[in-house]
Amino acid sequence: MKNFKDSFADVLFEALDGHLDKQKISLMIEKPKFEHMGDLAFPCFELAKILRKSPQGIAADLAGKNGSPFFEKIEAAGGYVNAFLEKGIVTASVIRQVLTEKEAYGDANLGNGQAITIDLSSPNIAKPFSMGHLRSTVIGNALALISEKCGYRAIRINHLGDWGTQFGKLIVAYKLWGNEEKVKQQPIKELLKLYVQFHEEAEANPELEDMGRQWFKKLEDEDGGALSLWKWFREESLKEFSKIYDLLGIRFDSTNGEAFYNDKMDRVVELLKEKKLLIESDGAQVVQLEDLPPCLIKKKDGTTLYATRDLAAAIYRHETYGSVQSLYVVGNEQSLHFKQLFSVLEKMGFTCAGGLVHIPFGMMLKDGKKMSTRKGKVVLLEEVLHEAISLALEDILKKNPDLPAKEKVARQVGTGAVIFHDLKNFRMNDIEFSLEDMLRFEGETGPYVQYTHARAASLLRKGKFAGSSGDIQLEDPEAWPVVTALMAFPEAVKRAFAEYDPSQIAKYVIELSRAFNKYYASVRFLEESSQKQARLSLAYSVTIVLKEGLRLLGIEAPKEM
RNA sequence: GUCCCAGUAGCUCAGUAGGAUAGAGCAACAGUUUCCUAAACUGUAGGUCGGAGGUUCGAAUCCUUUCUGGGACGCCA
Repeated sequence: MKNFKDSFADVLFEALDGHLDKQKISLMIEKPKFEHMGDLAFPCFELAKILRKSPQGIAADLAGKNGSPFFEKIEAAGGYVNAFLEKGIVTASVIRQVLTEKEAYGDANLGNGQAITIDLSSPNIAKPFSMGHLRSTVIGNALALISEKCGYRAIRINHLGDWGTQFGKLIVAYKLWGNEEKVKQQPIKELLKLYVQFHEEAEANPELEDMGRQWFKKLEDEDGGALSLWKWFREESLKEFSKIYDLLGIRFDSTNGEAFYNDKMDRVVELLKEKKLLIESDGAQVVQLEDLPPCLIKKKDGTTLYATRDLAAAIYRHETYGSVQSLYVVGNEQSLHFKQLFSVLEKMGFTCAGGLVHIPFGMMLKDGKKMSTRKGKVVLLEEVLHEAISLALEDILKKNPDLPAKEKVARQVGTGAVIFHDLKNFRMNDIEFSLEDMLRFEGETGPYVQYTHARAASLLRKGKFAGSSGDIQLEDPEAWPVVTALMAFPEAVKRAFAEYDPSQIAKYVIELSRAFNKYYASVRFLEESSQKQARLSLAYSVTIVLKEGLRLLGIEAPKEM
């Protein structure tokens, strides 16, 4: 759409005789609300003041000045100038471009190969992988893929929650009530049970909390017994997590969790002292901040906190990867923490502080409330995924029993539904957990887009589409919305990156699917006609862009389903 | 108490560098398959854009205020 928009801006610029610069004109051009109003529109209300003429009059004047071959007509309507693209030329040009560039269509070289680190997923070990972590995982993965599409080198970091007082508490619970055999059989389940029990008992016996803190102190001091238990918990947890990452098709460049920074925090503390930022407050070490509550660096027992480890991690990442941006895909409820963290880094004179971005997202709620691990109120992601996959398999057996590789496709469709459900809406919205919604395969869903892709792919197979050769002359009026949708892809990619918003891509693929399905219902692709090859070229373009769009969301596009 | 986020159709949400008649999906109702995958398509019905002020030629979109829901606020992460 971009180059045609520029052409329209050129036409208007000429006609306006320097009253507005081209950039401003380009910014003002919008997409009309209805198809009968054309493809591009320019509102003249603002000009009315400058030119001291009625908007209607200005529009009428401008409409007469069409000198571009890309426009069929340019007409005045109310205070608007509406431009209609020359459908034949534009259609051929768009299809040609998609078929030439293939999956590179929509690439934007904004990053020049520079690195962006992305902190995503980051589940806590010894706890189940909950629906809440799903959000960070799929949003972060999509942002990584979108960054790469925009020319950056994405570094996916799974900043495991494997350190902190909670593990002292867990060790206490294990020593008091744990059973080695049981933990070996069902590690996460047993450890969670112990963790929940700890918090229940601690309500009556607050001294348990102190014991927990003491054991964490031992961990930080690398006490052998504490450390070996911790290692065991960590290993078992990672095994569980990797099942989920395999299902989702996600890989990380680093799984260095918080513990990794245990020996890198002294340096940070020294640096803070050097800069005279560290002060004592009620026995703890803190950094005072303007307009924000102080940031706690060390507790009175000398152990570190989340913030301390994040400071060390931010510096380490910048030094190790030379990243120009550092994204933290972490829930909205931690906004204050990141404001404090970035503020402390800035005070330290950390050079990359400007490139640090917290990417918050809304919570997964249960009965309108936050899910709490401490109370054992969690929904397990693995169970949801398996549910989705078996439901997809059921559908396949019903609708396409001859399909080869049923299990594989069921996995693609089931996980596609779950991922898409998470990504299709603006990230900041809280989501009330609903298995029913998550497992829906109709309407604005992942499977709907996958289905559209499979349908188009099937046409290419059955129509023996051999690739496009010669001129593309597509005359079906119903094809036009598909063509304009194809044109809009590069803009959707850029916007998704600029706003760190994968839902832009999700909305885009829905839009393209809808346009194609309407076209599909109105035309017989496989009927022999002069239009057949042109129609199949369009179907091919649609498969390319849908597949690429889904890929950016971390969703696969099977050829059949 | 302070701060952050969100309030748009019965439900879930688009639309928010102000622009033409506020759009989808689900649910409801009525249709479409001798024919390319009906996981689709077509139609009907459904709205004081939480409320009140203000800025503007023009506000769901910007400003102020208020209500509702969620969350965060020193030794958890």
